[in-house]
Amino acid sequence: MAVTLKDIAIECGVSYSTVSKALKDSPLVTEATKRKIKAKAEEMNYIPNNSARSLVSNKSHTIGLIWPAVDRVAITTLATQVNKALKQAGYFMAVSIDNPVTAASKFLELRFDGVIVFDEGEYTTLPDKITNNIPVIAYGVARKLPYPIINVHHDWAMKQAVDLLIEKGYQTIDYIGELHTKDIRQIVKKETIEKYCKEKQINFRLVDSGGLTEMATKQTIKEFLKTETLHGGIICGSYDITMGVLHHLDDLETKKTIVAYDNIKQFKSIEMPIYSVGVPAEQIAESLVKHLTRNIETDRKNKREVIDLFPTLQYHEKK
Amino acid sequence: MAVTLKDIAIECGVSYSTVSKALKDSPLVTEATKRKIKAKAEEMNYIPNNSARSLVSNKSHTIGLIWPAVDRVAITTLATQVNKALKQAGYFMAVSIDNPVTAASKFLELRFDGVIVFDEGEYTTLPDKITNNIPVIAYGVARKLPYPIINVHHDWAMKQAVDLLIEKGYQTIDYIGELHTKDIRQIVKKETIEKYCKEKQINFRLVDSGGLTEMATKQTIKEFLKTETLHGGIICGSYDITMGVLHHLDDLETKKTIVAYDNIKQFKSIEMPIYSVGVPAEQIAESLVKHLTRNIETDRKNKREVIDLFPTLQYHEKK
DNA sequence: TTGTAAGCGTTATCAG
DNA sequence: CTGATAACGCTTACAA
Repeated sequence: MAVTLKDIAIECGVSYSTVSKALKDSPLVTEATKRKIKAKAEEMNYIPNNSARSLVSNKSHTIGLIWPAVDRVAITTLATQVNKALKQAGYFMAVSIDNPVTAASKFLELRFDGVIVFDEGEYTTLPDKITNNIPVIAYGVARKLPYPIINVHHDWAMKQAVDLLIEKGYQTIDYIGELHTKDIRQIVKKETIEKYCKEKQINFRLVDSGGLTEMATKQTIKEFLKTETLHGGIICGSYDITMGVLHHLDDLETKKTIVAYDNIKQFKSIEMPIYSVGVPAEQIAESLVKHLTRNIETDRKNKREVIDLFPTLQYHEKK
Repeated sequence: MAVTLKDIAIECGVSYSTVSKALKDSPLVTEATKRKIKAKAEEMNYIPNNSARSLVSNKSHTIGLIWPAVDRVAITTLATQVNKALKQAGYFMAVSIDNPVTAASKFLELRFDGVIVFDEGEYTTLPDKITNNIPVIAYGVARKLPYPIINVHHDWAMKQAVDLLIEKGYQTIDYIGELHTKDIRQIVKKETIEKYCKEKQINFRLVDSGGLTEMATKQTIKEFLKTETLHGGIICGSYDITMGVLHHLDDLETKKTIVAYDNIKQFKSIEMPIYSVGVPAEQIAESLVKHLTRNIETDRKNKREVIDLFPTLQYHEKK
């Protein structure tokens, strides 16, 4: 079996509690013994047993990320950033693509220190049974939740988009997004467009993307274009939707203005100039990690709390 | 703190070992006591402590998946299938998108039962230090590795693709794939096309996709098409590459035959008829899980072993 | 059928 | 500075 503290202790002729201290660089051990012990540990390929550690210290230095919809590019970027931010904060990130309750339960059993959920509405809500026992933070749109959520102001984003298009002189705005869904983020975007355009007294049209993925959009928009035509001012509900729409717009490049929701670096590699409005993934990641680790380290109980993040508009030149 | 076996024992007026047994449905406990204990455990929201369990049993019933390149659709599908297969086999899957050695080391510390690596060549090779201590299985292309690898015969796939196009009467074959790479899978595909086409005395051309993602392909092929034109028989190196190529082929649908590598259900939703050649994700997943769990459960040492999987050709009608 | 007790690999407290 | 030792929550002989 694996090498334990005891094995090292025997090899070094010291007690295993000394080994424990030495490996943690405790000031209670001479430099000389420390060196000897560390060398031996390295040589014997000692791997600490997290189960034993966590049993006594109640810490695993591991955070679980719940990410059921693993196939959207924008979220991929966010996950990568969260991994990076957690690492910097001294935590390891373990992802589950299983259903949220299963994943969270297992994270609890594994005695992870905290949980991050990519919230998508009801489906991803964690029960009290779980959230009473482990610090949780969600990323999504503000809704009634007994744990904190990072709230990206999709409404704010949409308003900025509309304002920009008005300023550019467009008479009608086409919003392309997922229209038939229970995902609050999508609902907020759609409804904001509706309300705000009415308020600003500008014509608008809601065009269904048929889903959130590039492929769904590509197909749905293809059908749409058989009988209709897109106006010049276009707002796309997400990066993936934008990609699906762009599929059909190659030759129209300069005639239209596209404002896309999301804020990820991939926009920079798009073959036409484009505006995007969103909160940069790094910033979301940082915020998630900051709040979660604070709650862990001060072992604060989960409670309803909304952390607001405001999208900004960016222009990406033609590549 | 969390509820423990002891807490339940006290509430029920029994010893905690009885509780332990009852919750595992041991035949050594009366049905009546079992019922009482189980009800109490439920009521008190007992969550077993995996650290304690794993400390004594040396089992965590958790498998780590190492998946550094989280952004390719074909792999997403495989990951989902692996999760499903592991679940069925009684294991929980925890994913790391961190670098392979970091991820594997942490999996070891967490005393996971095994590790699956999506192998991509040197970068994803795990050192002996790790593989000597935990069952590992890789998914990729056969190469010298001290642990088992599921080997998908990319060469076989390419040969079938070429045969099909020859049979269909094409005089020249265009292979579109990542040409400049160290990823063995891509190299094998490219080189097989080269050799096999020469052998069959048919003209061929290697067209660079500029990467493995849809976006890279889309852009590179756009440039390509400014000066060149694609022949009628096309082989694409992957699903994502296919999507990037299709971007430019909308109106040519019926005139060309495309054979794409990979075998995932997404091909079914493509807007033109297409052939795909590959091993279905379910089958790869099943094979990975079968071999890994066998090695875990018989605690067999890792050793060089290549498990061959042969791609099959499939036709997907126009959607 | 139930209870007792040893032990899994650590950390942390307290004596030496 | 170093070494015993209790404790973490659980499983599993073995004893009652």
